[in-house]
Amino acid sequence: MKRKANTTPLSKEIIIEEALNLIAEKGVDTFSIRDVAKRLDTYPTAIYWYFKNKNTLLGEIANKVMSSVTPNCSNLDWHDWLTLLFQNYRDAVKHHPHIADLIGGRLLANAYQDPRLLDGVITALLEANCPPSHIVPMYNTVIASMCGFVTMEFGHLPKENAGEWEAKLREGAEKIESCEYPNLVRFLPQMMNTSFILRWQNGYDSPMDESFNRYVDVFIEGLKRQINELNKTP
Amino acid sequence: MKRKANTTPLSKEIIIEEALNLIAEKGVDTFSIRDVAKRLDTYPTAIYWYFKNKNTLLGEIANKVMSSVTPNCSNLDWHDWLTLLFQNYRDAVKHHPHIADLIGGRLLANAYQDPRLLDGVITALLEANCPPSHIVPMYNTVIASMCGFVTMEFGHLPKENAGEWEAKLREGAEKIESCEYPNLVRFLPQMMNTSFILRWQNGYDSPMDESFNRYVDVFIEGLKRQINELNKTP
DNA sequence: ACCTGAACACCGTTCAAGT
DNA sequence: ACCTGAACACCGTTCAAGT
Repeated sequence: MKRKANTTPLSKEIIIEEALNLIAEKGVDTFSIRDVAKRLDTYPTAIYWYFKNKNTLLGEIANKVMSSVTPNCSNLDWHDWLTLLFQNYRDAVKHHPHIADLIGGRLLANAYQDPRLLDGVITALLEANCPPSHIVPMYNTVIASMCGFVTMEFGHLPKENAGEWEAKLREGAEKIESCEYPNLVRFLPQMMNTSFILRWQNGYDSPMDESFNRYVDVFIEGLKRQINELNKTP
Repeated sequence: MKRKANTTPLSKEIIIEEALNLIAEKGVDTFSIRDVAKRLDTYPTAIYWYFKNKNTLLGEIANKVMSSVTPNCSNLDWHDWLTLLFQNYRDAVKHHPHIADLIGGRLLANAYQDPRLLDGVITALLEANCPPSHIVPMYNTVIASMCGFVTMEFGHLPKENAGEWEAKLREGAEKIESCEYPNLVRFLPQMMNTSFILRWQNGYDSPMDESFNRYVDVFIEGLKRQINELNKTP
């Protein structure tokens, strides 16, 4: 991974690649320009010749990760295309550890470089028979849904000793009175480490495949139904 | 807002309140323990008597914001309860500028203090006739959907001069060829600043009410349908 | 054009010391 | 118990200078 001194010149691509490595190793919180420079055997300030500041570097990293997301097969049904889009997005985040925090918040600002995503979503909605007057809110619904689950599944969990966090959650679970919250107590055992708010591992260590599939189904079904409704009452 | 020196003692509550003020003013990126100490006329290290580090402070801030989210009226239909939950969540984020980045990623780790949210969601799902064997994935679907749209709507946009960003987006929009992306070009005008990826203002400056309502409808409809399906094929 | 090198104004956090 | 104060090991970023 390490650039041989005085052989390869720097480039945006090399910097981004090394930045992704560092984020994967240590997380986005502790990621620093100085570290990426160190790894590339150069000076922190050299990075500034390629990126005007840390934020734009992070933005281009997000773009890089997003580059594989939009499906380019056009022989798909609209709902298969959307399902594949959602899965591609999840895979992209999954294959770049600790990247989730960045994407959910910054995609909206930086993925514009690729019109294929926007055009693909709109085309899918039109094929689904969405009335043109409702394309914009529906488009927003799709983008938000694409990011929502994945941002949480792979999002930041406290990285202090995982065992400590597990203990804290289990202890909290014990304290819940079954007379006060009978429904919660009934499902608590099977929710431990499999449900949001009750997990001590995130999606990288303990994937939520079944939940994600359910989520996608709910979304696609809701989209169909809602478009049906919209066509009934113009 | 400023604590009078040597009159009020410090407390968790006071620190959290001032931290929320600072985040609202300057954003979560530049929020620092040293700044909140300065505002409270005390030393940075005094904060560490109340919070073991910056991350736990941020966690408790997130908890504070979440404290108003779970509806406590129990005379609601399950879908009205869920709709209200979604709206409460959006309102909470909306009323605490720049807090969105924090919540989406950290709620999952810190909201556990309040079993009412978990119990409420499970109870709503049971009332909706969700089969017990599918409660966990459905619960995850609900939580992810609650956070998804709002995290993006109020999420971080580049804070460099907004005008500059607008210009950049408009320029990019001009370049899109209508022969290559006819559907996108058709809707582009109405999408500018109203759609994810094509906005230069976030939800605080330009709310996405219509899209959010559509999103909630899609989700609730999808939930109904999916539960129907699950009950057909056990 | 591309990188070096020093410098500035910040950080979070630890630790010892005060009251 | 609660706060002061100094110190440490970091940051991002600017600017002038080198090649």
